[in-house]
Amino acid sequence: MRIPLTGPERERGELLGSLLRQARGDRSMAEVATAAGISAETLRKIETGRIPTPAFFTVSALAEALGISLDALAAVCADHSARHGRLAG
Amino acid sequence: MRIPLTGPERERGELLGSLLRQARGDRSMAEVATAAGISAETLRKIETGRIPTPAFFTVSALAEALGISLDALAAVCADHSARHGRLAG
DNA sequence: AGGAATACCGGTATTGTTATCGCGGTACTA
DNA sequence: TAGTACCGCGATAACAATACCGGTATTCCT
Repeated sequence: MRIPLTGPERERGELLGSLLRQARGDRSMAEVATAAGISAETLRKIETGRIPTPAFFTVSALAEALGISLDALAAVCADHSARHGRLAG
Repeated sequence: MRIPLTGPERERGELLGSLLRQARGDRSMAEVATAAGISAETLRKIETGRIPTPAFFTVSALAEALGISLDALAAVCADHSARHGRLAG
């Protein structure tokens, strides 16, 4: 009943992951994951794009732990989506 | 392997839904849902809190369609979480 | 050199949840 | 009667988040 994710949607997930990865800098995965209240394995999956559409509150907690803006994050991903044929996302 | 959502987590989802509902104002569910690229049924479930932890890109598309800030949205929900015993979320 | 600790990666497995569609019901309006 | 808008419940494939396993590379200590 649910449409599987398309290629661009998975690419968008990889982009989101790379942005979070970049924001983490030199900090360890375990440190950031603990600060965000999630497991290190989940953080790794998100950063590598293996979780293409993570939950809102998960990304929110990560953004707060990393000190970055959710709007800026979404803007970059929306721009990517716009360049690949989606209206919003 | 996955822990079911707690009471406060579901309350946080209801809060998020009420904020989106408030931002929609007089516009119809169908109109906003179409603008965000999701189905009206999904929007209704999110607004009523029956989807306590929606996907990041779903909320992102809704925030853009409604003209509201994701950071402001997350801040209100994080404040709620803080008042009910969670570190972040 | 040998051993231990940290940090990241890839894959697999599992349970809970999302997002969708469908049906019927209510209220308001023309 | 017809149309619009919202609601509640049921059903289902796809996905999220977690845990566990082994593997690789680096660092540190003996």
